[in-house]
Amino acid sequence: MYSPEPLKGTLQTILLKVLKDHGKMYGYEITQRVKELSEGRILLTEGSLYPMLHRLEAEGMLKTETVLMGKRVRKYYALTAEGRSLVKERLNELFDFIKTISTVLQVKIT
Amino acid sequence: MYSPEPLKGTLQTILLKVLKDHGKMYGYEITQRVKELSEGRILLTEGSLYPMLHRLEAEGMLKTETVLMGKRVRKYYALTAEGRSLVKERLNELFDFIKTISTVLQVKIT
DNA sequence: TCACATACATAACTAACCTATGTATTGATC
DNA sequence: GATCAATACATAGGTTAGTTATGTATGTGA
Repeated sequence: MYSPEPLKGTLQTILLKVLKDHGKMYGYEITQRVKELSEGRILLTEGSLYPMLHRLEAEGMLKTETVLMGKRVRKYYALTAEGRSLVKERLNELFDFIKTISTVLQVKIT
Repeated sequence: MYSPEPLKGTLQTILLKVLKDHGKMYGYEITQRVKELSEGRILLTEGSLYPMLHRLEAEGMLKTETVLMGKRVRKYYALTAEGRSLVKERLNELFDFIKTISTVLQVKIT
């Protein structure tokens, strides 16, 4: 993803949230959706996307389903029950962060 | 500093902004001010604070003045002209980040 | 046929930040 | 007058997130 420092650390939250909103999705589809939602400002790189998906799966937050499209493999990811509660947690954390940082920096949020 | 992931990457912005608002300050004073402003939620550690101050000084964003308080050394940091323009840049970046992430996650900011 | 988009994946590197450690002074409590 | 906490600086070493670079392979439009 692109680099304004604070964006680092939000990757997991972003993935969980788009999966929550759009149901099962495959990796490439996620990159496109995020690009669209952010109007081209957030470009997920494979090097961060796939390791994070694998990690979330290993931790039981995501479940996968592999589908063959012609000869091409597609791996769909969806939230598990645990994953659904993690989304809420991550979103709350991010919301807290935005409130705290806005206070400290006295930035007006419009 | 403490760890809700997104806070990582905001250290430089925080330092620059408190120095902009409060004029010359020394390291320990900064940790206390930030703790106060954040109501105890952001606790800067020396291990991140001092290297960042040194770095900003080396880059010409901060100038220093060492003062002896009795037998104890105090090193005051203040923004240079370059530093002042960097604050604006960093604050704009952070503001953009908050806007972008809010859109993508469809979080309502109050 | 050649380039670009789709689709997965991982190894190696970078950079930020934290933990741990070190030195030393000051002030409060026992 | 000893001991602990707070004040005040600093850096070495480790962790981890994310990037860059690379690899494999299919589908599609010029």
